[in-house]
Amino acid sequence: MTEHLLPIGEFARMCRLSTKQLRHYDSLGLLTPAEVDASTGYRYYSATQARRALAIALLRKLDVPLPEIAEALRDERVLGRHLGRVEAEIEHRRRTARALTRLLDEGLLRQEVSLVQEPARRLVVHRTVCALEEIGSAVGHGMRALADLPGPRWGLFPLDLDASELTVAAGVETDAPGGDVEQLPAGLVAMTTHVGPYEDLTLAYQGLFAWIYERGHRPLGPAREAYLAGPLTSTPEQLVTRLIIPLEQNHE
Amino acid sequence: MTEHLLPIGEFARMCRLSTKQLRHYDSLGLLTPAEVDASTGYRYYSATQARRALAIALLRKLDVPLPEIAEALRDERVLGRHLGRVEAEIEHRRRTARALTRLLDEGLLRQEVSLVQEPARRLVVHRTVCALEEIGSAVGHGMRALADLPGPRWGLFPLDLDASELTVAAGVETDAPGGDVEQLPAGLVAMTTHVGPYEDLTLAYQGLFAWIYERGHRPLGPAREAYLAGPLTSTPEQLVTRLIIPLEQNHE
DNA sequence: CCTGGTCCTTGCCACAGTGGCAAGGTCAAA
DNA sequence: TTTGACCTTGCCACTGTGGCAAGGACCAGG
Repeated sequence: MTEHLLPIGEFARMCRLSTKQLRHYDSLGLLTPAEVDASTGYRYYSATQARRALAIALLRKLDVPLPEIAEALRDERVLGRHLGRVEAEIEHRRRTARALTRLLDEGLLRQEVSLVQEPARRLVVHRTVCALEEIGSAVGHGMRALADLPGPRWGLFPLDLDASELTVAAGVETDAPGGDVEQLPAGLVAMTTHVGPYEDLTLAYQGLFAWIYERGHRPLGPAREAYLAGPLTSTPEQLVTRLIIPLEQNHE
Repeated sequence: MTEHLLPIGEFARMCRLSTKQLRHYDSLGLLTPAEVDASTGYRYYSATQARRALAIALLRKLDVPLPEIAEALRDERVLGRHLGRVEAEIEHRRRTARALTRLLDEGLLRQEVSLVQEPARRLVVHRTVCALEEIGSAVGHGMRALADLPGPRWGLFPLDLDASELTVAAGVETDAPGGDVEQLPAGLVAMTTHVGPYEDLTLAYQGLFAWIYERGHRPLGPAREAYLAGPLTSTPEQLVTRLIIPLEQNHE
């Protein structure tokens, strides 16, 4: 029995793929036609190739990249990798949607910012080195380590968050003299107050930086956060955080 | 006071954008340097442009396309459109993650399929025209309209789900003779049974089509679903649905 | 003034996957 | 044979960014 062979258009309609896609998959070696007429170049597909084609179509609908589809057709377990990516993307979109909602509500970089002289402060600190995503839990962990000290809570963060390792600090302000404390220098700072979840802090920071740079100021040293209403006393929507960026003094 | 102008590199570091990006935004007219040296072509940015640049950087982080950023800088409300898209994407990824999880669990297109002779059936049907996304609720609505009739529940669906308007039918099988009923013709069908939420039905259908096509059969007429365990009696994970595709008889 | 290092310029290629379009050859039914 | 549907290859386009190249500009030190 001679295999029933189908020209590309018919095979494409069967698998709900476009002829362009089939040709593309052929050129990648992902799905080679059962037969190619040597003189005309016409591609002919066997019906038994429908399974492979439909599997490809399905995986493409799930946004699996073509090279990974090739792997997955050999070993389906590699789809786990893609699943991880998709879940990470969901989280990213979720944050994006949050931020957009807030932007629509509050306007684009419209925080009120004030330029004030900060006094020097003395902090008992707990430092952690972590990656960007772990900042929240790193500070939380530091705060728990300092839980029995009285006084206002602070956080210290590097200005450059692009580094792979960030040194963040949780601190408690103290009046007690001497001892193993960190000095926050006095000086000119830009300051804004953020109400809402920590997730939205990047928006507030971006507005703060816009305010600073557009006036020709230059940020300096670590950013400071004062937790005026922290997670122990408030729901995420009620958190109040003061963001403080020290500025260079030689303002022209 | 002469405006303090910054060369592109310095401005780029300020805004955490690459010089390539700034040049690109310039060429799009999205962010034009305050001054361009006519002889050298050097771009110089004013500090006051930092706000706009940081707004662009922020919106890009939120995956807003550049043309839409241009609009949004004029009227922030257009971000609502993007928010809608992001939420739709979240939903899409969520489905994708579900399907991948199931694939990893059950294997790729591995449903058991059987080729059987179906008897003719007589159905009282309720038809609805709807879009692809509304199929679930359309059938649910049809079933509620037929709620007081006894007998097995069926659904009828066009094979081509790409159309913008789909005619779907909810039906109840009946013994009673005569009346306003739909005849399901007897004949050869391919059949598989799916256990789990309706969301995963597309996977089962894809496997069913793979089985059909790879054996040289051709699907015919509307697909039928028999709801062996429906949402009234079962949790989503326990739903049992039989998928039936009638086949053309002239099988070579 | 020269030199070297850093900065800036323009411009092309690449990515991933698909659609669109064009010029031309093939197939099958009438 | 004609006609119309189908097939071929190939190029451009999309989006936004990075990389690389060749070449000019700027600045500080000698």
